[in-house]
Amino acid sequence: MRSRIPQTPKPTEAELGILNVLWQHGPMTVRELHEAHYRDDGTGYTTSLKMLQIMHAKGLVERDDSQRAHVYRAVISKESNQQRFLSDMVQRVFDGSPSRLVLQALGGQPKASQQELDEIRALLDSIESGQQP
Amino acid sequence: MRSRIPQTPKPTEAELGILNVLWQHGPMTVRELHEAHYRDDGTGYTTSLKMLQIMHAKGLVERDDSQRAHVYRAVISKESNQQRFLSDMVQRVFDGSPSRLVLQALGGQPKASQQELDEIRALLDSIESGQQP
DNA sequence: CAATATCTACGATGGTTCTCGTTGACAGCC
DNA sequence: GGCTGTCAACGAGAACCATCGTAGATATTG
Repeated sequence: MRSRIPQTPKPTEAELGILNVLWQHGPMTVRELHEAHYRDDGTGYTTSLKMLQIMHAKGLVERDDSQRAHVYRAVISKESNQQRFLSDMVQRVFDGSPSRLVLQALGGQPKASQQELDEIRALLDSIESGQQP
Repeated sequence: MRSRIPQTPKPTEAELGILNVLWQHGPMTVRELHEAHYRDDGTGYTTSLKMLQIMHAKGLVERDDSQRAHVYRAVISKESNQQRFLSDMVQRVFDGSPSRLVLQALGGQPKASQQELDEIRALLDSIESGQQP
């Protein structure tokens, strides 16, 4: 009867930028995130704060408010987010066919390196031999 | 000296839905598109029209207005649009690494069929042997 | 020709996203 | 104990997206 696990919403463009920093650095205060991410483009501190508050309201980040400067951390993992974006795009852009996405990605301009090709081949092997859970 | 070819903008969600219909059916009038795409969800005819007008202003579609009912067609190909979305996502979600996207896509839940795996393997071969232009 | 239907054009509206300014709370320091 | 600076909270507003209502032009039909 596992019907409706209310997934976290799909992050918007700006939210994704913030999540990327959180995933790389781990939990951060607003100040830290602002310095790391928004420093150069002239965006104000309160924008960083507001974004994190919005993301908190959406359930995209959790926060520890035991200190004066609250500490935020990403709720979802980078990998699960990648999966989320992938399946969305497969539906909307690739007619629901994951293999078409893969083929198109491999055929694209930034040609893959030999090592990457080997990695992909190895994964194909493990899928084919049923090792993939 | 080919510096700035002012690319067509990235289609929005609704625009993408329309493009998918245009790619499948070929050039259509507003009425035809509306019947094919918006029929069921109760969206009004003028919404279809307005969307196509917006897309025309953006350069996403061309139109033949020699008849009273203008005929619209997609400017970009489905494949180039897929490439566009892929490279955007690689940048924003996969740290600029296409192979990470491929690996994540292959490891995802909707497991690929044997035929698809073979297809992918064949493409890997052709890339490796330098046959890919 | 007159009535009706269909089309394009255009403006208005509501929702979401992103940005910022202002306010009040709270800490550290002299 | 009163400044000074940093913080969270909140609301406002600009930009974009999607939707629709209305108006005016044009074709069709009786």
